[in-house]
Amino acid sequence: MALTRDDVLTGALAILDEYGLGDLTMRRLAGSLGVQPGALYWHVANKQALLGAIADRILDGLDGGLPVGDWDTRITELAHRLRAALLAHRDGAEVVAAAYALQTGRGQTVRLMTEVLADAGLDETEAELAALTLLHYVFGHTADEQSHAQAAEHEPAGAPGALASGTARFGFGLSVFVDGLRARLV
Amino acid sequence: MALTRDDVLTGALAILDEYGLGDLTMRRLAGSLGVQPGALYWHVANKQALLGAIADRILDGLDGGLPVGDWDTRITELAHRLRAALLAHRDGAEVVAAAYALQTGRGQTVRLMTEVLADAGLDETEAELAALTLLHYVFGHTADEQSHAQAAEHEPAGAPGALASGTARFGFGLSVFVDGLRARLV
DNA sequence: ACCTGAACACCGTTCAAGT
DNA sequence: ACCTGAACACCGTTCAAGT
Repeated sequence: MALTRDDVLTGALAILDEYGLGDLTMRRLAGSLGVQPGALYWHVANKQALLGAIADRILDGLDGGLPVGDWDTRITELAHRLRAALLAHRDGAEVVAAAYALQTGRGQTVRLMTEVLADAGLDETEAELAALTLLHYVFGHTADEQSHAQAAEHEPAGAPGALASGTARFGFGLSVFVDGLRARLV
Repeated sequence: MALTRDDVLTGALAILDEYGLGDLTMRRLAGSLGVQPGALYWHVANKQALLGAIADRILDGLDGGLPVGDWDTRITELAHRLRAALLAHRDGAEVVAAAYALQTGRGQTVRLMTEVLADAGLDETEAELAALTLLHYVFGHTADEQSHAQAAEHEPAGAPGALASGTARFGFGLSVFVDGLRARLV
C-alpha cells in the first residue's frame, strides 16, 4: 500500500499539532511515516510546497455559510472564523502567514474579505488594502496568542476581568478596525 | 586585537543587509569575521540572543524627539518611524517581529505607544491592546513590503495612482486604525 | 580572556538504482 | 509508479585544549 500525498499532509499536520513547527522536519516526517526522507519528494516538491499545502488545509472551508447581513457583521464573522481556524492547529498562524507571504495571489480569504468590504462601499483599491490590513491583524494577534500559548487552552465560560480572554482581546482590536472603516463610509 | 561583541553584531547586520535572514548563519558569520564558529559563543549566548540584539539595534533611537501635539499625530508619527526603522534593514520586520514574540516585555516601543494612547483617554488595558494591535499592523504590513521587496527601493517623488506607494498604502491602514480609536474616544 | 579543533546531532535535497 | 541507499552540502552548539 503505497504512500499517498494525502498521507504525507496528514502526517505533517499530526507532527505540527503534537510537536510544533520547529519539529516539523522532512526527516522526522519520513520517520513517522516509516519511509526514507527521499521518498517524500515523490509526493511533494519540497518543504515549502508542503507547508503551503498544509496552510491550504488549515484554511479549508473557511467561507462556508457566511451570514447574509450588514458588511460589518460579515467581516467580523470572517475574522473570527479565520482566527479560529488558525488556533485549531499548533503554530497555525505562523504556518499560514509564512505561506501567504510567498504567494501574491493569497488565496480566497483576502478575495472574500475584499468582496465584503467593496460591497460596503469602499472602492476596489481601498477594499483590498483594508482586507490585507485586517489579515495582518488576525495573523499578528493569533501568532501572539500561540507563542504565549500552552495554558488557557479552553477559556473558562465565566471569564474574569474585562479583556482577559483571547477572544475578547481579539474582538477589541477588530472593532477598532471596523469602527475606523465605518467612519470612512459615511 | 580580539573580537568584540559589537563586531559580532555589526558583522551580523552586514550579512543581513547584503544576503538576508536566510543566509545569516552562525557559521557564515564566523567566516566573515575570520574566526571559527565556536568563537561566536564567547560573545553571544546563542543565535536567538544574537537576533534579539540585532532587533534592539534596529529599533534603537526610535523614540527620540517625538513631536508634542495631539495623540493622533503622535501615534501616527511613531508608526511611520517604526516602519522606517524596519525598512532600513533587509528582512527587518521579520527579525524584529520574531524577537518581539519571544519576550513578553516587548521593549519600549509598545510602552511608548501605550503611553500615547493612554494620554488620549483610553484606559490602561485598552491602550495596551490598541498598541499591540498597531504593532501587529506595522509588522505585518512591513514584512509584506519586504517579502515582495527588491524593486521599488526608493519611491519616485511623483508617485502615480492613488495608493500605489508603500508609504501611502501604509498610511491608509494606519488612518483606519486611528479613526477607529477616535470613534471610541468621543 | 578569547579562540581553535574537532566533534555531536542534526538539517533539506538529489539521484542512481532497485522493485 | 514508488521507494531505498547513500551521498552532498550544509546547520547550531559544545567543549577540551591551546595561547
